[in-house]
Amino acid sequence: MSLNNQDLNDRSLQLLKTLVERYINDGQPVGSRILSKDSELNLSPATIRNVMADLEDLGLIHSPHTSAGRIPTVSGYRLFVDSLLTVKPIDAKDLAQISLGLSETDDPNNMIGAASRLISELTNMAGVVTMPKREAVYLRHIEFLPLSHNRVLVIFVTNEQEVHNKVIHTDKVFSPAELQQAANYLNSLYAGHSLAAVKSALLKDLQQEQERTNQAMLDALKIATLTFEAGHQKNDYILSGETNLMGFSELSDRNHLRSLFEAFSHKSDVIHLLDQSMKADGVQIFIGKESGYQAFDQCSLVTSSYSVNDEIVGVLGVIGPTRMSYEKIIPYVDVTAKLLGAALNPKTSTP
Amino acid sequence: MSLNNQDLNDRSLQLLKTLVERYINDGQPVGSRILSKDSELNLSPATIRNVMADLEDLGLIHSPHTSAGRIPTVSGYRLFVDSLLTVKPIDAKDLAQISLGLSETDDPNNMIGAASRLISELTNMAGVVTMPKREAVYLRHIEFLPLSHNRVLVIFVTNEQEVHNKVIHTDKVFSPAELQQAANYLNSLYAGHSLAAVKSALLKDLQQEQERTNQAMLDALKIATLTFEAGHQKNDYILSGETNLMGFSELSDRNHLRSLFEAFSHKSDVIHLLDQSMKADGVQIFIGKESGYQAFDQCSLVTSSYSVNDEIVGVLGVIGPTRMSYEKIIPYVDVTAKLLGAALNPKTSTP
DNA sequence: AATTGGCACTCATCCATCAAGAGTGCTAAT
DNA sequence: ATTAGCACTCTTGATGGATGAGTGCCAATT
Repeated sequence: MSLNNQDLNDRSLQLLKTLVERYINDGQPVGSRILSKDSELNLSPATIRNVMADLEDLGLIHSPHTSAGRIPTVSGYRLFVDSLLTVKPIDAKDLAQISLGLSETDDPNNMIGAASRLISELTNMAGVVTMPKREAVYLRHIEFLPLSHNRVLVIFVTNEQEVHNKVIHTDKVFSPAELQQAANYLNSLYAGHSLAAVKSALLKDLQQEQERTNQAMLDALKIATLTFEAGHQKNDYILSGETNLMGFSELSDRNHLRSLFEAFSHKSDVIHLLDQSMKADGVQIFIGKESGYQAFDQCSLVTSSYSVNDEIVGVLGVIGPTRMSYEKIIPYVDVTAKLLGAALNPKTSTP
Repeated sequence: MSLNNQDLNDRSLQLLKTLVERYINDGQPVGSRILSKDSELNLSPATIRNVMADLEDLGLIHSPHTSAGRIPTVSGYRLFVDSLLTVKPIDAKDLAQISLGLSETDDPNNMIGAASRLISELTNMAGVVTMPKREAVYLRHIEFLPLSHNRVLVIFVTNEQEVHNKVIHTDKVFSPAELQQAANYLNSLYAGHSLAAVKSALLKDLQQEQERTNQAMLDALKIATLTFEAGHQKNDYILSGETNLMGFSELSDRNHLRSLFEAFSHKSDVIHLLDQSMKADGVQIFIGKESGYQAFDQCSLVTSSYSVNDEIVGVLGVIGPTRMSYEKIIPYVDVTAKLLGAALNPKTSTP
C-alpha cells in the first residue's frame, strides 16, 4: 500500500482537480491518456493509472465500467469544491444584467421573481429564491371589512408594505362602524409592535378587559386574536427555469426527472433544504446525495443566504446536475444573493 | 371508389368507435384481427381491412408503418368525440371527493387551487383552472398608506373580498392625514361602482375639480387615477399534477416534454388557449394540433367554463395525451367546473 | 524506488444478419 | 358483398463478430 497522505497531497490532488475539471467540461469519463495530456505534469498514462487506482481506493473517483475512464464521486466533488477549486470572476456584462434586472421593480415579490429568473438564465439551470422571512415582523396597519355570514375580511400590513389578508369567522355580526372602531382601537394600541409582541399583549389585554367588561374593546381584541392566531410567514419560494434541467442528459431518466419535479411541486422538501442554508452566511453547496433527499441524488444545489440590514432573510440558489461548473456558478450565486439583499433594502433603493 | 357516405355511416362508424376505444385502452395500434373480435358485428378480418382502408382514405385513421395496426388521426378522434362517444357516469365516490375538497375553504384562491388539484388527481393528468375574472368588478373599499420617497401603498378591495395592492409614485409627499382624507373621499364617492365606471368618472371629476381648484380633492383624484390606470385582472391560472404527464409514454420525448413545460411556465399560450373556452358554456375539447400550439401537438385539452351567478368567470380543464379516456374525462371536467362555480358563489356557501 | 512501455484482458458500442411475428393489400373463390 | 389465402413489408429481438477505449499488471528503464 503506497497510498499515504504524502502520496495524495503532492500531485494526486492536482490530477484529481484536472480530472474533475475535464469531466465537468466534457461529461465523458476521463481516462489515463487524456489526463496525461491534460495535466501540466509530464507523466505517462501508466503512472497516471497508478495514481487513479489510489484515488479510486480513497473513494474519490470511480469508473462506471471496466473499460471506461473515471468520474468523480460525491467525495471527489466535495474535495474539489472545498480545496481545489479556483473560482472564475463573474462576467461584467452578466453583472450589469443582474443589477439592471433587480432594479426594474419596487415590489419585493417581483424582485424575488426577477432574481430567480436572472440566476436561472445566467446559469442555464433552475433558479430558486425563498420569500424573505423576517425574524421581527412589525404590525403597521390593520383594517376590517364585513362580509356575509358572520365573516370578516381582515387586511393587515406588516413592515413597510407587506399586505396580508384573511377571512375570519366571528361569533356575532359586526356592523361596519363597530369594525371601524375596532380597527382604530387596535391600530392605536398595537401599530409599530412586533407580531410576537402583539400576540402576547393580546392575551394579556384580553384578560384585563374581560374583567372590566368593556364590550367594544373586548370585541376588538377577540377579532384580533382570531386574526393573529395562525402564522403569516409565507414560507414559499419562487422557482424558475426548471425546464433547463430537462436538457441535461444525466437527469434524462424519466423517473428521476419526475420525482425531481414532484419535489418542486410539493415544495416542503425543497424548503427544508433551503432552510438549512439560512443558518450560514455565504455560499453553501449540497452535492448529490449530500442533500439527503432522493429526488436530488443526481443534482447539486448551490445556495447563498441573502440579507437585508444585516439580517439573513432568505436564500437564493441554483439547482443543476452534479456535473455543473462550480467555479462559475458559485460566484454567480454569491453576487446575485448580495445584490438581491441590497435591492430589497428600502433605505438604499431609489433615493 | 366504394367509399360513399352510405358506406361510412352504417358500420364504419361503429368500427371506428371500437377502434378508438381499443386504442385508448391499450395504446397499441389495433389491427384487423383484434377489431374483428372486438366489435359485435361478425365480420372477418379481411372485411375489416377493407373498411379500414376506407377510413384511412378519409383521413380518420392511419398506420405508423406497414405491418402495424391503425391508430386514430386527429380527425378520427374528433369524429369520435363529437358523434360516437358514450360518456361514462362519474363515480359516486369521486363526486363526493370533489364536493368535499371544494368545501374545505372559504378563500376563492384556495378553492381554485383545490379544484385544480382534485381534477388532476382524479384523472391522473394535469389540471388547470384559471383565476375567476369577473366582467364587472366593483370597488368596495380603498386605503392609502404612506411609504418613503413619495411612494404610497394602495390597498383596495373589489367585489366581496378580493384584495389588491400596489405601490404608486406621487408628485408630492402626502401626510397620513391627507391620505386618510383622500381615501375617505374616494370611498364615499366611488364605493359600489364598477371599476370601469370609476375610471371614467375619475376623468370627468378630475377635469371638474381642476376648474374649481379644490386642492385636497384634486390630490385624491390624482392618486386614484394612478391607482386604477393599469388593469387589475390577474389573468393567471393554477396548474397541478404536471408531473403526471411525465408518466405517459407518448409524451416521453425529452424535447416535447420540455417545450410543454416551457409553455406552462410562460403561461401566455395556455392562457390564450383557455380564454377561447371562456366564450362557450359546457365542455370544449382541443385535440392534438387543433390547439394551434406546437407544444400541445401531442396533447389534448378538455375544458369547461365555470360560472358564478350565471356569469362565466373562468375555465377549468385537464391536459393529457391525445390518447386519453374522453368518455371518462369529459364528465369529470363538466361536473368539477359546475361544482366549482357553485362553491364560489358566496350566496350558496356556508349558510 | 518511481516511472514507463508493453501486453493481455474487459467492456460498451456499432453493425450486420437472421428469425419470428404481426399486419397488410390483393386476388380469387364463395 | 364477403372471405380465405397468400405473398409481402416492416418491426422487434436475439445473436455475434469487429472495433476501440481503457484498464491492470509485469517487467524493463531511469
